Amino acid sequence: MADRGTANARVGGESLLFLTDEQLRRGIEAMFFAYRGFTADPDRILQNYAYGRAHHRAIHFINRTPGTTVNNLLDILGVTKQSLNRVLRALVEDGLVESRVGTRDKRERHLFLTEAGTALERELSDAQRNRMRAAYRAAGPEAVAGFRTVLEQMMDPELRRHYQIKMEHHHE
Amino acid sequence: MADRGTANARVGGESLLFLTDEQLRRGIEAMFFAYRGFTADPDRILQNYAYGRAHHRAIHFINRTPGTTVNNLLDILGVTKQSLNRVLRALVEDGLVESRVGTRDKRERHLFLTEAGTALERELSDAQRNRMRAAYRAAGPEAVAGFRTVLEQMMDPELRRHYQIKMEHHHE
DNA sequence: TTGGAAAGTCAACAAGGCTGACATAAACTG
DNA sequence: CAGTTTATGTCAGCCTTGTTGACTTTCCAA
Repeated sequence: MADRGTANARVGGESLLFLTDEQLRRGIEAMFFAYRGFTADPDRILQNYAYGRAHHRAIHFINRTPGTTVNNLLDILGVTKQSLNRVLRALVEDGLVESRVGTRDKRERHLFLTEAGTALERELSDAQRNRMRAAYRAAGPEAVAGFRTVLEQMMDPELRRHYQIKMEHHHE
Repeated sequence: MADRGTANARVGGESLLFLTDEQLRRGIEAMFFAYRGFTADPDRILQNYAYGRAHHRAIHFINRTPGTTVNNLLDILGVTKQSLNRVLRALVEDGLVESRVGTRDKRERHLFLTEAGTALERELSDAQRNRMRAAYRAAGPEAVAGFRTVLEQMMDPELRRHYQIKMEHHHE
């Protein structure tokens, strides 16, 4: 039978993966082109606000974990504090993010989206989710499970813990 | 039954996907963190050569399609010719890429990796393939098929054609 | 022979990374 | 309490990699 993208043969009921360089190269390019698509819609929106991907990332993770500290955000994003600070300063000045002094530890700043910040987050994530939803629908549930499994394996183990936050809060 | 990351229930044999915002958000973050892992190894290597990701991308696609023209590369990479030219100039000056005037159309430049260029390409793609291979192995063949399917759906249709080059050159 | 495509170049600029140095306030520690 | 560490912010300067705009050279094709 024809190879439909993944070299995958069953020999005596056992599934084998032929991980040829060509197969792996195609996976690499899939990541490259898909990531372009993944960021394309938000990038277009951000241009209207004179923001970039760095702002999007900050907004995303502040929205996901309201009240997160600067240090926590630094850890997730993996950039220097100078770089993040430039972004946060703009967002605070523009009234999209609020920075509150910590109550327990007054050195810390806890970050929250304002109403305007939440609105932009909505606009950005709606666009990104629409593409993701369309891809999921077209690919089907089993493909989605595989997609997530492979991506999780591709992460640095150290970064994986950020991803695994809130893994267990579903009905059963 | 427990939700194992993908909301996926079978109702009368029909598989339904519950594409909640939370599910989609997890997919989005999976892409974000996985792409970081995906580029981490090459990025480390490139530092030793004072090159960046832009050089890596050029090297990758010249290696994939030896003799490709500058225009074709521009189309694939989606950057301006000024931006690409800066990268190509460095690679040519450093003896990693050879630029040959076209025979049929002498305005065109056909790009090839030199021996040194091939060596660096090897080093970079070995690192990237190793990570991809490990992820594939850990996830299993069915996950890999799903991974590729979803990524393909996530690409801009216009970019998908670059990915689909050489889709059909396997034994059957 | 002339228009336009392909390629290259120069200049200027911006986003978003980086390092290094330094400041401040708060918390912790001996 | 004194000294140290931690969390944050800030200034200055650098690099890569993207951008736009203007211009030239080469050369194919109508």
